[in-house]
Amino acid sequence: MPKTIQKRPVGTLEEEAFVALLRTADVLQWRMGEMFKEHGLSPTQYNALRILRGAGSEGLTCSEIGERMINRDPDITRLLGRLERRSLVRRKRQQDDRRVIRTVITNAGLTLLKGLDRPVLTLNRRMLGHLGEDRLQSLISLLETARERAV
Amino acid sequence: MPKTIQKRPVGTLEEEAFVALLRTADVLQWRMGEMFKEHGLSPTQYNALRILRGAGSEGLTCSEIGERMINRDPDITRLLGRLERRSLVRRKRQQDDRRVIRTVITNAGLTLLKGLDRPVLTLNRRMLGHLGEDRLQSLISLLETARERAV
DNA sequence: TGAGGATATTCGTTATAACGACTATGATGA
DNA sequence: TCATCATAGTCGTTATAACGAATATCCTCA
Repeated sequence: MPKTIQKRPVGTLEEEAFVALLRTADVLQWRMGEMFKEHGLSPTQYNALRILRGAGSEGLTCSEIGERMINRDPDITRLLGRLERRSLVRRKRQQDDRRVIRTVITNAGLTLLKGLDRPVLTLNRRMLGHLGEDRLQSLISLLETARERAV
Repeated sequence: MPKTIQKRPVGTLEEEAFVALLRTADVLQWRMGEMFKEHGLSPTQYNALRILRGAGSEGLTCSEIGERMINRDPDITRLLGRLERRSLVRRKRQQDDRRVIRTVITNAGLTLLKGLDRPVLTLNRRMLGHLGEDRLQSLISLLETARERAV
């Protein structure tokens, strides 16, 4: 008995899984995005800042950031440009290979992220914590398998 | 031992699941989108056309389409406008309630979709079929649970 | 019957994504 | 050493997404 209006009566199991995956990802990301919005960030911007925080004071090149992003964004330049305009990151050209631009998160960026750590944790727990450890592990494992094979 | 560059060493299990979910959804949707592109459609447009095909000759209102979309798109009007310009859908004002616009898929739209049915099936099977029936069921169930609770 | 409010859709505007072409720099090998 | 190719990043342009405000229609009830 379908509970939601979106439930499709026909289709293969693979298709059902595909739709469920996209739909769930959309709902969860949307919730998270609403929270980010209160702090003036988009999910993409948050993601980039977090990646840069993980990189430390060395910073990262555009390509490295692109590789680590959750959703592939082909135009890191302008994404970083927007963050730089708000002084959340700083860019400098690398000396030994002058093609490369390294981007480093600023103190302002770190502060902004710090204020988001707890809300992110709380929201994640609220959205997924109810599954419990075992089911979370199994969900992660299924997703990783699917992703590896899809590439 | 992290196999992928994106693997994060620290973080809660919920967070790991969240990231895995978004990342996997992105990869799968991207693959599907590449295929759609060869046929001149975006994932969103394909989704809308499929919804309209399911609705038959009665068509659907903008709000109904919006409710059924996989990813919430707040501007159905222009999405349908683009499809109408390409003669893939037709719109007409409902007589008894003149606020309502019903959108119906055209024969051209149906033909386009028909040509996509097999590629979609094949790609879904390639991307997710390897999981097998049991694991697909369990993945679907986990995702549905997560989504219901997230709302 | 008509004022006020609800509903369905559209549209103006701004921000972001997507796609290629382009520039600058570095590496390679005849 | 210099033509050639690869690599890193940028930018012009178009299309789409996001956010509100606006318009048109319908409903309700005094």
